[in-house]
Amino acid sequence: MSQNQILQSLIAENLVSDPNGARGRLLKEAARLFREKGYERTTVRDLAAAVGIQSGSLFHHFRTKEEILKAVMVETIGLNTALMQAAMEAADTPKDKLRALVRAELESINGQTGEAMAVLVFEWRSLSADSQADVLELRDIYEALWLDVLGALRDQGRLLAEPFVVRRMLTGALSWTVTWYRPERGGLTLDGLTDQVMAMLGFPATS
Amino acid sequence: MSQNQILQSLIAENLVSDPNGARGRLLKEAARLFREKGYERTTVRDLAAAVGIQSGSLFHHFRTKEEILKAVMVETIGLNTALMQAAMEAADTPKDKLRALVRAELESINGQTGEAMAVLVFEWRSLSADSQADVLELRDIYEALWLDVLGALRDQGRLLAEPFVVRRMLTGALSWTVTWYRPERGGLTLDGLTDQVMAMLGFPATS
DNA sequence: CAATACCAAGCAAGCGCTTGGTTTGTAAAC
DNA sequence: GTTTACAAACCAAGCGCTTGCTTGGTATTG
Repeated sequence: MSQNQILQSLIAENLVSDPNGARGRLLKEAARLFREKGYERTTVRDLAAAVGIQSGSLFHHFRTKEEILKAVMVETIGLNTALMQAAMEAADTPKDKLRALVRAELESINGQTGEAMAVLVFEWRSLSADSQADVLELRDIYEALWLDVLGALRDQGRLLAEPFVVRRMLTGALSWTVTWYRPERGGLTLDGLTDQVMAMLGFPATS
Repeated sequence: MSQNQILQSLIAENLVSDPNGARGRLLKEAARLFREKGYERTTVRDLAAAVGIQSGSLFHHFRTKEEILKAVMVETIGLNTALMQAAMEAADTPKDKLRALVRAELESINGQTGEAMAVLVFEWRSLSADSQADVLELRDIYEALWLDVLGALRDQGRLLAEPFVVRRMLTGALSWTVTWYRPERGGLTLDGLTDQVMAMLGFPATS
């Protein structure tokens, strides 16, 4: 399944809003603004202006501003869990699976859903405690994917550190790329960056 | 020189405010609040209450709220650059120097200056563009420390990835520990965590 | 002819910051 | 050793503005 096919099926299941619909367009703009200025600095007037409506009209679609932030996060996690699963199924060995996961996460962070991923990382504290708990539950699902693969590599003796520590280090390292990695201005492609991450972990590039 | 001696000499040079003085106490509380609630969610009334003065009185010490954030960052970078330099000078081989840097950064992030370090990472966007440029200049000084050491390891053939990529990955990975690493509740000590990071990079624990 | 989507207007609360005046610490002058 | 001088530190009050959100009404759509 291609990335677009996955997206389509999630839309069909109503797990992700259609980006052409009113709700989907708003969430996309919200992700952009939240990333650019941060949640707190983004006003409901900013959000409304971005989709061309009055600020009060927002509250027809969402009850509170926080609900918008939460929706961005929930949909992003849903989409990415599906993408990770698909990426992993296409690979055979644990090493290849790890590479697939790293590449998929880098793609999520630096690709089309990048804005939403950055929001997920940097605006976490702006969620209420209740919402944090809800979102955390969803995150655990795809963290398990990583731990399985890293555990297998550890059993093979090809990973010297603890899987759960490595996963957390990778979470930080890969998320952080959003602050510096700029594929458009020359140098490192996404595959090149993936190779660098693998090399850092002691897995030389295959090509 | 011990960590405390370094701090004392920086205070003497007026590069860091005395934490017993009014300004130093405010900056310490500011770091705590900024980390806990984020810069935007922290009001000048919160800051004032934390040190037991009226909100208006803050502006006798700082011209704007942003100046407080900037001061936290500038002083933190200054202190940490000194700590890193000291840690590195005590080590001989590139590998030992890398370990010293990793350990020192983990200590900064998770120790006494941890709150300020977290602010440095997560509240970056809340600085004005001008202030960002000022702070960035200071950061470059200690980034150079890392690149030197990583470059030496690369030359030795003990590092497969590019130094500048590894440094950026480590920045993310080590910063991220602030969100999950809790030394107090059992398990991993700071040295243990340092070992894990080194192991992840392909350097088995020495002990 | 509902239901959905929106607008225009504005409210109450909270924000960063200013103001004019008072207290406190310090050190020289008597 | 009390008095005088003065700046630094602080308070009490509140200004002007922005914030998230509400309200009552009007288009639009199936």
